[in-house]
Amino acid sequence: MGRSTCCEKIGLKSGKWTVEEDEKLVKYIQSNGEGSWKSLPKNAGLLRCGKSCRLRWINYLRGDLKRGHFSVKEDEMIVMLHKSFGNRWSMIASHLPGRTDNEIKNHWNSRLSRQSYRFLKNASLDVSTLVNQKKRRLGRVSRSVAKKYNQNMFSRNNNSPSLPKVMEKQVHENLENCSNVLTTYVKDNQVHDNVISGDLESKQFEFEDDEVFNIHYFLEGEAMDSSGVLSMPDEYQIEQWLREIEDENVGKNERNVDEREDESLSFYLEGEAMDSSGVLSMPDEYQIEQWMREIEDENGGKNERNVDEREDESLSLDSLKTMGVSWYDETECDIDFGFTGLNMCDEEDDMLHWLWEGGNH
DNA sequence: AAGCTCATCAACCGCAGCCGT
DNA sequence: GACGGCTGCGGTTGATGAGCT
Repeated sequence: MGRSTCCEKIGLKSGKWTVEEDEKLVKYIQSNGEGSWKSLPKNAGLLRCGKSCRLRWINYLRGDLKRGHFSVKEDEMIVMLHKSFGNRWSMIASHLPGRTDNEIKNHWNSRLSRQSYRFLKNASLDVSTLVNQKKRRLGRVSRSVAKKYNQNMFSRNNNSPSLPKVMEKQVHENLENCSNVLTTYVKDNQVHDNVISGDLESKQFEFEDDEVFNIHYFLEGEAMDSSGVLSMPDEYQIEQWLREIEDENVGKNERNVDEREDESLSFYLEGEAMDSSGVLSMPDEYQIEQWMREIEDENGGKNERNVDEREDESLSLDSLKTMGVSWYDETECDIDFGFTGLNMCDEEDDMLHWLWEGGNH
């Protein structure tokens, strides 16, 4: 690895483990047990830090590890658990005997997330067909390609420095508007699942599938990770939630209000968008400001940050654009971010077209 | 065959939470 | 309650090998 690690600085080894080191670690833990990681390396005669030893043991040397390919059943389980728990890998790993959080995380990032992404894209664009024409691999846009794309987008932004300011105003107005409407709405309705569903119905809020996804993106606020991978909205949980409401309607649901509220709303809102008093928190408003500042810096040629940082921020802005909630009837609900023409699919299509054109502008 | 791109995996880092003092 | 040490977690990175042009 290129940079010097904290271990190297204090004279400890880092990087790949040798067979000898593995043997020492296994031997020590077999006779002394796990734990006391801080003192373990010294006692075991290893020039490693405790953290490194712990990681090596848990992710590689432990005896009860399965290793090898994930079965279809395991994949299904991971997808399902990820929909419920999000990126809580240790939680997910605890449901999969013999698999580590690190292994599952890698597996998710390299394979499963892009399958989920393709599922989402199917609604509007057959990505596999488009990509197959030129690219040899399907799905996720790689880090390096995303990086190039974003560099390109930034250079385009340099040519139109007035755009961010226009967007800033629009974003703030619409975020504020939306926040007010949702907060009032949730308060007025005591955050009760069947009330919300009934009320949505009475106000003629009719969602099409992709609009449910868009709304979810808005509530989630984190539609894309730093490597440009779209996180999958909680379709399973939405279905679950709808089933619960059906139960309620036919009087079969015996559970108390708190329980139902917790399950349906916290899942639906992804657990993070609402605090304990039932007030919706606005996603990523800080991020918008930050991004606007950076764009300005960039335009003034003052930006010294590295490509990765800019990549993260611009991708995070892309997720913001996704928040352009496309309500079925804007006049009915008064929520319009002003980005109704821009959603995640548009952004991704844009990237794919850019690739298709050879990645140059 | 060479060079490039990408996927995968192991390992590292920073941070938050827990616990003892 | 404040503080410090330890542990565990999630995000990120670099090495490597496979596949493609």
